[in-house]
Amino acid sequence: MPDTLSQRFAALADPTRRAMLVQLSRGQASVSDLAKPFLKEMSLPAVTKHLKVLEKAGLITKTREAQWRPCQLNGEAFKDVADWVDQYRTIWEQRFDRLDAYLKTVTAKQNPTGKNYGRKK
Amino acid sequence: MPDTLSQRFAALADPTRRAMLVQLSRGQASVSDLAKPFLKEMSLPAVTKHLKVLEKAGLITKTREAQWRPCQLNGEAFKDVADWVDQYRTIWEQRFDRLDAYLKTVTAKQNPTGKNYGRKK
DNA sequence: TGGTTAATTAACCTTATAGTTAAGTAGCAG
DNA sequence: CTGCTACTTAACTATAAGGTTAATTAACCA
Repeated sequence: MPDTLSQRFAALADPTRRAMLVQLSRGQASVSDLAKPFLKEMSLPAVTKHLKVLEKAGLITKTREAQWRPCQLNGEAFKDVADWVDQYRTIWEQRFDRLDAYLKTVTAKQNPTGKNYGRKK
Repeated sequence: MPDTLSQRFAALADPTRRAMLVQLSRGQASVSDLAKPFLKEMSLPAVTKHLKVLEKAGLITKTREAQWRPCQLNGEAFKDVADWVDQYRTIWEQRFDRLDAYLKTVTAKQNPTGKNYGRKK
C-alpha cells in the first residue's frame, strides 16, 4: 500500500535525493550531471536508483533527449507535500497557547491535563 | 547518519503514523488512545514502535502520568519540515514560467533546452 | 498482597531499501 | 561497422523497517 504521499515522504527521507532536488531547483539536469557530486561516494547505478525513487514519487520527471535523460522538478508533487504539512501550521504557531496550557498545568494538582484516559470512574 | 530531516521525512512516510499525528492534532492522547483505531489491524507493540519512530524524529513528545504516556505534537519539528519544503514554493507557483519555457522549446529545432550536458564540442 | 491496566522489551520473521559489480541497451560520431 | 558516451538492468548482499507473540515492568486498586 504505497500511497502517493507516503512515497513522496519516503523519497524525501534521504539526503542524497534531497541534494539532487536542490540541484534540480537550479534547473534541468541530466543523470550524469546529477551523478557528478556523488561519484566519489557511490556508483552510477546507485544514482539511477535514487532518481527512479524520485520519479516514482512524482517529484521529478525524466525525459529523453538523444542519449541523455534530462530531469526536472515536478512542482505539483511538492505542493502536495507542502499542503499536507500546512495542516499543522497552527501547531507550530501556537507557542503562546501552549505556554498558557502549561501555566494551567502547574496550577492544578491532580490529573493536570483534565483528561482521564481509559479510567473507569 | 540519520540526519534530523531524514528522520522526520521517514517518520512521515507511513500512513499509520500520519493518522496518529492527525489524532494528536486534535489534542493530547495516551498510547492506548492512539492505538484504538488500529488494534484491528495491528498489535499494541506495533503501535509502541510507531510512536517511538515519531518520538525519535522529534515530531511528538511523550510524557509520563501514572501508568499512561500522554503524547503531544512538537510544533518545531513540523516547522522544520515546512521550511524545507517551502524552498520549492517557487517551483509549484511557476506554472506560467514553465509554459513560457515550453513555448521556447517547440520553437527551437535542435537541442531544445539549449544545454549541451557532457558534450565535448 | 494479588490482580488489573498501560505500556514496553525481547526475540524472531519477512520484506524493502541502498548499495555493489558486471553485463546490456541505445544513440551518435568517425 | 566500430567504438565511445550515457544510462539501465540483472543479480546479489547487507541492513533497516514493520510486523508478530510472549514475557516484563510499572502504577494503581481492592
